[in-house]
Amino acid sequence: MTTRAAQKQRTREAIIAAALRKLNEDKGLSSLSLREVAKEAGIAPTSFYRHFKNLDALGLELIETATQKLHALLKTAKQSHQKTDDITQSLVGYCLDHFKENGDLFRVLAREAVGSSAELRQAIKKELAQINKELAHLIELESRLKHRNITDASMVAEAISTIIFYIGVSTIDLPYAMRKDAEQRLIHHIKAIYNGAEVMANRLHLERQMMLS
Amino acid sequence: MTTRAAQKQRTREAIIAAALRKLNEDKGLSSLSLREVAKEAGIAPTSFYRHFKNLDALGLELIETATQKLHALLKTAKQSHQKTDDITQSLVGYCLDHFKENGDLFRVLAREAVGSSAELRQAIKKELAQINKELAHLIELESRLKHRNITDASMVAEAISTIIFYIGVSTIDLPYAMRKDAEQRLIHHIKAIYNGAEVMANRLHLERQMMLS
DNA sequence: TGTACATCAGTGAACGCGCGTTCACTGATGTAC
DNA sequence: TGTACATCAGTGAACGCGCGTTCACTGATGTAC
Repeated sequence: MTTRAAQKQRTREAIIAAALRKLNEDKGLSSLSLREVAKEAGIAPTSFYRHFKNLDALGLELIETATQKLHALLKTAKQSHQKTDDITQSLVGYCLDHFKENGDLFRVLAREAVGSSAELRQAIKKELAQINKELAHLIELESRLKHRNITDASMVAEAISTIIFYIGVSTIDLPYAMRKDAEQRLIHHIKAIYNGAEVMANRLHLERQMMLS
Repeated sequence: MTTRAAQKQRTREAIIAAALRKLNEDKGLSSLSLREVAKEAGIAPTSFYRHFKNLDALGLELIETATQKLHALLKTAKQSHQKTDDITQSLVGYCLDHFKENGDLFRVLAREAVGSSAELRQAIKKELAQINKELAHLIELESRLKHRNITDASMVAEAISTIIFYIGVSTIDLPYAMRKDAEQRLIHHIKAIYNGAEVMANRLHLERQMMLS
């Protein structure tokens, strides 16, 4: 037996899956058509309206799903952050695998982050700022744990997340060997950013001491 | 007297300007229509074909113009790289001003870098790789000049250009105060990356020495 | 359990609209003599 | 300089097509008694 609600949910998911498929085979959200999505989902164009007000609403839902995945990713990273020596390496590897696995979703996210809808751009910017805050917190914890002094965790977080996000997304469709190569480069970048922030913090500390003496 | 060639050139430029205007008021390249551009340029839709094979061709031309601006920017940076103590600060400021000034162009570039056309994405990736190479060369020169040892100039270049590009483009529509704030953060990021690469290089050097002894 | 009614996801026809592209054309500019 | 012809940027009509959205509908599922 299928309840009406369950069937509705199934159709809704079919629409979302159809949209993701279409978005990744060639189109951006702004050039996707309602009829295209409906056809791909196997429903009549008019049925779309039983589930979403319009395509923008679907777009917002996709973005929300994508950012929820990012939050989940960070949460997992936070939980496992003491288990390994090299947190950077495991985090980057984990991120890239996650990007690859949810490639359709993250490609949409990256695309619409600079895309044509101001509303979506705004929404994504806000979500990414939140992610940044969480990452900053994680970095702060980590730096205390390792007794390493850095200038400003939120700055380090901004630099790291920008680099992971854009380089990471660009690796989604690369063959395995090239992805692994990009992974190594990302690890280097992140360590450089972190080390750099540490050097600058110590230098600042030194300057303060000199001024005091 | 206006020659036929001159008039043609003028119309061509009107089309490009019209497309840029349209692209920045709301749309992405993939959702822009030939008729829209023609109307904005003040010509008949059919006249468009006298200048471009199709909209994709126009898109490629826009991308080329944008990347040429980037090359010019780097060239200027290279020429002036000895004149000032703090090259990072002047480079970042210069970049952001340039982004702002050619905002329409760079927004298109950033948008299409992750956009829906695989052909455009490919073209942009290739151009940005070239920019990276030039930047790496500049960084190499600079590091020798300052007698600073870094791990790998091309790595540093990748990290720096990624951060400048994406954060920079996102500042285009911000009010002055926030742009200046982003500028300071960018400068910090870049210095961190550079310092980090230096630390890592020295550490590597140290390890090698220890192995030799 | 059976009956009568309500709900509502999904539908197909129809609408007016903007799209890309073709075509034969116009008339100003360019060229050969 | 004048004439006859060639070139070609720009045009308006026309085409078939896919678009978003409306509407009244159907019929299975849900609910009240």
